[in-house]
Amino acid sequence: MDITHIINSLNEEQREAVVNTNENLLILAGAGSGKTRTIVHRIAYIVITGSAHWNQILAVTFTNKAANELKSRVAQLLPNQRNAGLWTGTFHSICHKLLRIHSQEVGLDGNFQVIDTDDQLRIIKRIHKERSLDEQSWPPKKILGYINQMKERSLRAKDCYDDSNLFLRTQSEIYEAYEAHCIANHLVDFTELILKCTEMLESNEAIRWRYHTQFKHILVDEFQDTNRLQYKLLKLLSTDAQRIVAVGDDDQSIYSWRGAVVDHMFSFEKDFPPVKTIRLEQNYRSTQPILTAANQVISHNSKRLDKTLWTEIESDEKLKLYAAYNELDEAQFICDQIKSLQSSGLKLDDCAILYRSNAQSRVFEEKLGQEQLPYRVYGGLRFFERAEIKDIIAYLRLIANPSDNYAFERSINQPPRGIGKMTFDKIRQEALTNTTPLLAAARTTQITGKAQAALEQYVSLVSDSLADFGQLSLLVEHIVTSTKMIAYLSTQRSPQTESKIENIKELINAAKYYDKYDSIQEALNEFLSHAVLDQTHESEHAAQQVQLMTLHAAKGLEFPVVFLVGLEDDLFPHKMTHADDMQIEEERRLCYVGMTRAEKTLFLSYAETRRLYGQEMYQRPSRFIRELPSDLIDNLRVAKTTRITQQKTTFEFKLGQNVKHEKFGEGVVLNYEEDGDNSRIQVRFISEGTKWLLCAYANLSIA
DNA sequence: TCGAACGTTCTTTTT
DNA sequence: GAACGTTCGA
Repeated sequence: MDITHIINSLNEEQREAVVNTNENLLILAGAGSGKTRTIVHRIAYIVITGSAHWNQILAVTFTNKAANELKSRVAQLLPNQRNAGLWTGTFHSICHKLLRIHSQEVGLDGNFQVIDTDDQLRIIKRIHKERSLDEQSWPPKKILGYINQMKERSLRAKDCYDDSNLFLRTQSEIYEAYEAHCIANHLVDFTELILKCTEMLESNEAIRWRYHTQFKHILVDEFQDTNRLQYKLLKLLSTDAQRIVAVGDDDQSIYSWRGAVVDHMFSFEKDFPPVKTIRLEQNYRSTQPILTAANQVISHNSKRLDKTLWTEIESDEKLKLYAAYNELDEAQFICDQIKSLQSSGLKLDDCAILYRSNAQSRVFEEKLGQEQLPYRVYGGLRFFERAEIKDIIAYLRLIANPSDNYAFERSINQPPRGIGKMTFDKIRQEALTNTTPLLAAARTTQITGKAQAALEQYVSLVSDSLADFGQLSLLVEHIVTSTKMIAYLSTQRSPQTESKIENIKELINAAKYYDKYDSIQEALNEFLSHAVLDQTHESEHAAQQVQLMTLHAAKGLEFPVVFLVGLEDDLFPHKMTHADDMQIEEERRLCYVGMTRAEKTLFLSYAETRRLYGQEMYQRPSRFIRELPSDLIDNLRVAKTTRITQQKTTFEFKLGQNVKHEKFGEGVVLNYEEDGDNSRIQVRFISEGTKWLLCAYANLSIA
């Protein structure tokens, strides 16, 4: 047995993390310290030394994409092994797998379907309608947040009933109704997948024992982003006989808004003894200046585990900071830089543009398009979240699970086939009196006139026997043709029509990957859960494309050249986070994540003015810019200052400058008009509103 | 029953 | 500015 190729290329700490199977390990892995590599090598080491078989290893990753990468890298390392048995995936997909296996034991319908946040909201809005609750007083999104939070704390509706006031009582009653809806429609939301699994393992000793004996090794990546329910699941799955490895970096914890609890990195030692802590502090990715700057920024955070990243990669290339006039100038600047880098031999896919929020991608997409630079946007409205795709998915969901009233509601008149509110209300009444699902009610409801034929056709379409098709892609194609979906879209003369049709063709294509299943029922269920759980839908991507994504989506990736854009207060850090120090620290970690994606070159940019919510806004540079070490920064353009002569003094300002006026108090400079002695300056005062002032008499001073 | 036109509200990140 | 919901006329 030759293990040299598995351990030779590792540094001392990495090697210990790979070969130590005597203790549980907490690996504090800094950015670019070879974290994934260590996990991959450890799995290979476990298998090749005979410590466990593939199916006795459980490796939890943060995204499904990471899981796929893990698998293929292990395969590269051990080319002659079949690693199909390896359990990898997100907490959600692993729990989904467990629930499919044990659906009977947990009382779930075998064809239960997974729903996303959007579907959850629909259910809550439906409940609002049933109870005539207005969405102002009980905002669906808030209620949804409450329900998810309760579930993450393992609290069922019955544990939450609270009638201390009207709001709390209504909220807990909606939770109860929501639970009932999910059960009746055989629907399972994201958190429910995990909650159900923890309940199953808690209450069913036989199942618990089965997995305790099966899994000899558990590895958890991105451990800093586990929430309390996921942590509980880990505790339930683990025993003294196993080895569990948690890998994480507290400085890269950027999901607390989703319930992630960094403190799990502190409690791990207590809950999973005996624990050996290993620090991976050598960074193999970034140059010294980039790393020093990133370290400097993150050092402004108060609550950190002690860890110092270092690198051997010397460079005299400083970080570059660009102050753009506005968001268009920012995009133009980046295009120019990319072009010049390209002409010196850089590949487009080595460049990444990273931004705080998805909406920011638009300007870059437009500019890159104009400049004929190919690009690819990751995330955003993801493939399976697009309306036209969800419409077809609704048909599929209803076929898989005839109890799904939400799928029925979405598909019955999409595309419009003459079944309106009247008909739908009749069906719902019928369903209510007979306590059957809507689809069953649609078969028995008496309908007359035009709607009758349309309804019959619809019902027969979604009642078609699955077996008739044999292959999933044929079924999808059948739905598309018999609903005349494409013809309908073509009549809509919206600019997105073409891409919608493309998407539908792509969906049929995606279904083809499931044609190999023996049973179409199984293929359908797998396809549908893939559509919800695994948003990494890789449409074939040409290599040479600039990469665009949010900072969150960039976690775990690296690029030779990174553009970190929109570094403006209110945008990044986002204005929703300003009031709360903890949240500002999370924004700072996000900034740290962004900076440490860069290998060689890091551009930072901000715009002095920006169109936001349809309005021109004057922006202040982000506080993170002030936290950078100035000796490592090249200023490519300093904000343009203008000098005006007032009665007594000369006054120098830039747009967005905070100023003070003797009478009107403090304000901010919005605009300036050059016109000799009549030059004017526009200022928005805090208490007096916006005013134009003659420069000569303005008598402003810097606030 | 349908779609155009209007008004309203909300704008963070994702499994 | 966009996405959503509502209203109104055909």
